[in-house]
Amino acid sequence: MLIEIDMTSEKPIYEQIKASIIGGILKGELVEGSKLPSSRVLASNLGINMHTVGKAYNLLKDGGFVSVLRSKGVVINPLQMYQADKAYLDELTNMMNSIVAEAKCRGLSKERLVDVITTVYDHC
Amino acid sequence: MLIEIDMTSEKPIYEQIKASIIGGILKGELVEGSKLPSSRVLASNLGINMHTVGKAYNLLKDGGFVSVLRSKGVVINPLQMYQADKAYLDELTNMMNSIVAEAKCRGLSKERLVDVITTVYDHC
Amino acid sequence: MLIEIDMTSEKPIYEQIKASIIGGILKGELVEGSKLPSSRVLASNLGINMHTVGKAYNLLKDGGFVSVLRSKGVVINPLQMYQADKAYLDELTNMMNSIVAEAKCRGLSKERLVDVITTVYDHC
Amino acid sequence: MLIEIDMTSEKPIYEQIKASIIGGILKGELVEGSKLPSSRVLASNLGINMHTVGKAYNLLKDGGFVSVLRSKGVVINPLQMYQADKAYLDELTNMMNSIVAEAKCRGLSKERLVDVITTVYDHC
DNA sequence: GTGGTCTAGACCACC
DNA sequence: GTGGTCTAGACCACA
Repeated sequence: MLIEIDMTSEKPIYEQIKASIIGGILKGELVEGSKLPSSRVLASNLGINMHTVGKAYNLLKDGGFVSVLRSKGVVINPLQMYQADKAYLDELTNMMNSIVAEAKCRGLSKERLVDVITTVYDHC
Repeated sequence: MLIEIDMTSEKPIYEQIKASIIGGILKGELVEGSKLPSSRVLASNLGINMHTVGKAYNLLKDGGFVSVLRSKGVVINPLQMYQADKAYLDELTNMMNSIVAEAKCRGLSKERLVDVITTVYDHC
Repeated sequence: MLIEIDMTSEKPIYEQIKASIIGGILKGELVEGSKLPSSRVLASNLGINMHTVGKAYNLLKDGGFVSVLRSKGVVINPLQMYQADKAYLDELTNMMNSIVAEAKCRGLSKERLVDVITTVYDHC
Repeated sequence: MLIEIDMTSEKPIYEQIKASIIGGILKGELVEGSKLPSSRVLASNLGINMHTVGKAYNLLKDGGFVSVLRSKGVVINPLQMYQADKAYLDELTNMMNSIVAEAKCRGLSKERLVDVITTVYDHC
C-alpha cells in the first residue's frame, strides 16, 4: 500500500493521506481488518509530522473507515461501517453544489458533466 | 440580484460571493453586460470589507466571468468568455477525483452518484 | 482614420488612443499636417470623457508626435520631431528590461525572442 | 539573493519583487527547490508590508515560477513549470505590440530594434 | 512559524 | 465614484 504526498498541492496533507487510504480500499489493497502503519512510521516514511498523520487517521475514524484501537493500531472497518447514509448524501450534495453550478454556468451540458463523473468513477 | 453570505461557513467569504454571482448568471438575473455593485457598496450591504469583495471580483475576472473596468465597475462577460475549455475540464476532473472516490468507496453505485449530480444540476 | 477602444483592457484608455494614433501614422493614414479630431468630437464618438482624449493628446504632444495649436486643433508633426533619440532609447531599454528578463527566464532563446519582435514589427 | 525595491518607481512594489526573483533565477542564485524568504521576513527586510510581498509571491505562483507550500514557505519550481507556452507567447506579443509600434513610428529600423532587444537579453 | 483570510482605513490613477 | 495599491494589525489552519 503506497501512499504519496504532493507538498505543492493546495489540499492539506492530511486530506491527501485520507484520499490515499480510501484509494487503497477501492483498489482492494486494504480490506476489513487491514492494519495501517502507525502514525510515527508513516510520518517518518513521508517525511512529515506525526500529528499530520494522526489528523488524517482521525478524519478516517470520523468517517467510519477505520477504528483506532488503543495500543493496537488503526484497522480498516467492515464496509457497513462507512456505507453511504443520508447524512453523507447531504454532505455530498452540499460539496457538489457550487462545483456543479459553475460547470453548468460554463455551458457544460448535463450529459457532458455526467460523462466526466462516470469517467472519474470508472477510473478510480 | 440578492447576494447572501454565511459568516459561519468555513468556505471563504469571497468564494461565497463568487458562487452567488455564478448563481445569478444561472438564474438569468445577471446577463452579459450586467453591472455588479461596486466593491464598496456590496461590502457595505453585506457588512464586510471592501477588499474581500474585491478578491471575489478578481476571482470572477480570472475565471472569465466578468470584466473589471478600471474606473467604471465590474460587468458580466459574454458567455463565450467563460465557456468550459480543456483546462477547466481538467481542473473539474481533478476536483471530482477524491469526492467521487470516497462516494464509490462508501458503496454508492455509479447510478446513484449520477442521480445526485443530475439532481444538483437541475436544481441550480 | 478609425480609432477603437477596448474598455475591458487593463491599458488606460488614453494610452489606447495614443497607440491608435501612432498606428495611424504607421499605416500612412496620418501624415505630417494631418488634423486630429477635436477632443470633444473624438470623445463623443468613442463615448468617453473629453478629458481622457485631452490626456492622450498631451501624451502625444510630449512624445513629439503632434503639435497642439491653440484654437486650430491638433496636427501631426514632421517625422524629425519624434525621431528616436537617446532619451527614447533609454526609456525603451527600460521598458524592455523586465519583459525580456521574464522571457529569457522562461527559456525563450534569443532567436525566438527576436522572431517574436520582428513578427510584431512587420505586422504593424 | 538580494532583493531591492525602488519606492519612487511607478511600477508596483509587488511587480518589482517579482522581477527581482526572476532576475535571481536568471543569475542562477535561485534554482529549483530554493526557498524564498517568508513574507514576513522579506517584508521586514524591505521595510514594506507583509501583504505586498504575499501578492508578489502569488503572482509568481500564477506564473508557474514558484510553489506556495501552505505552511512551509515558497520554493522555486523546476524550469518546465514555467517554460514559455503558447499562452505566454500570445501575452508577450500583446505586450510588445504598442511598444514596437511606437519604436517603428519613431523611425527605428528593425535592425536597431533587434539590437536593443539582444543587448537587453545578453545583459540580464 | 508559515501562508490564508479578513478588517479598517489611506492615497492614487482613471474617468 | 471606481478599482488598484499599500499599510497595519488580527485570527486561523496547517505543519
